[in-house]
Amino acid sequence: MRLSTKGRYGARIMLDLALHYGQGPIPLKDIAERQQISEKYLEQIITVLKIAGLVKSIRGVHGGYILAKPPAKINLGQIIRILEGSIAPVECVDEPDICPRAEFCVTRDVWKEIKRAVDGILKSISLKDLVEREKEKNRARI
Amino acid sequence: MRLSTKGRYGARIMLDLALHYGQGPIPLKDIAERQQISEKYLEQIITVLKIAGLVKSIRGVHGGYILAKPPAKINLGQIIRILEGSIAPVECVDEPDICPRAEFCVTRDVWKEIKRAVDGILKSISLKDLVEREKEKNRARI
DNA sequence: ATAATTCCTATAGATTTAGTAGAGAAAATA
DNA sequence: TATTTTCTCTACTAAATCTATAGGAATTAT
Repeated sequence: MRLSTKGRYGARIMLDLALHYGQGPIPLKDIAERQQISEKYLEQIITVLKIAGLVKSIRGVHGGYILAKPPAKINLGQIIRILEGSIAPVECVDEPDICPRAEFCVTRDVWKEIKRAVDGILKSISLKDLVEREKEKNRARI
Repeated sequence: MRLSTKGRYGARIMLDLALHYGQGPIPLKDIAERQQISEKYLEQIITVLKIAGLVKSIRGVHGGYILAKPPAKINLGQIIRILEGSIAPVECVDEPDICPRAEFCVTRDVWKEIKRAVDGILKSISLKDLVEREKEKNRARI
């Protein structure tokens, strides 16, 4: 039931961009330094987010990345789904056809409940919420 | 965020044993056939459950496995934790020391929320509950 | 021109997953 | 006691996934 580094880092990248929203493009180098993640690896992750339309890029000097929408319009569910694929704990939840017992399977019902719960939490938390939490929690450090 | 086959199969094995609770030892061969899982692989999984004290084994002819406790006293949380390790979506939830930012990290707070939710669901569902669901759902097939 | 950036493609070691294989040990039963 | 049925234990392995690293091409501001 682990999230890979893509999902984890992705969430942190997006929060970082949200914290600097309105300050123009943020170069990957800065994010990498603040988040202590290899720039090259970040690049791969943010490319996926870009293709999905959650961030925009500006090339060249003074370039970087910005959120494609205001922080309130992006939630964690979108980010995680893009980077990790479905959040269902087992494949048959989304694709019942892969298993002949899907229709009758009570364990599958449990996995569905879990998916619904996780989905609900992730959808309910926007980047704006995270920014507010961050400011509240770490007032002294910012 | 996927469960491995160990957790999935483990849940099905335990449900199978719960459905036959009170009928004496159930040989692995039978479970393997009903659940369509390789007997040899099942063996590895059930061994872990045995070491953890959730099932007992009886050797020899008419041997097999039985639940070590009544179905009402075993919940899915125990089964999954034994087979998959912690259900936390990221390691830092359980072991904050591995990450220097753990204390201030708002994304970690989200992962904690998710863990709590999943944990709650799994703990709340006992094998007895699953047996009842199975009987209700598949009355015609049993 | 130069420097700072993103963009694109390829590679690769480590770990995990999902099994397979085979011989050994215990118990029931004929 | 010989046989059969079952669990027990140890080892192996192919494939996939994870977690990056590397290098150069393209773009833009100054």
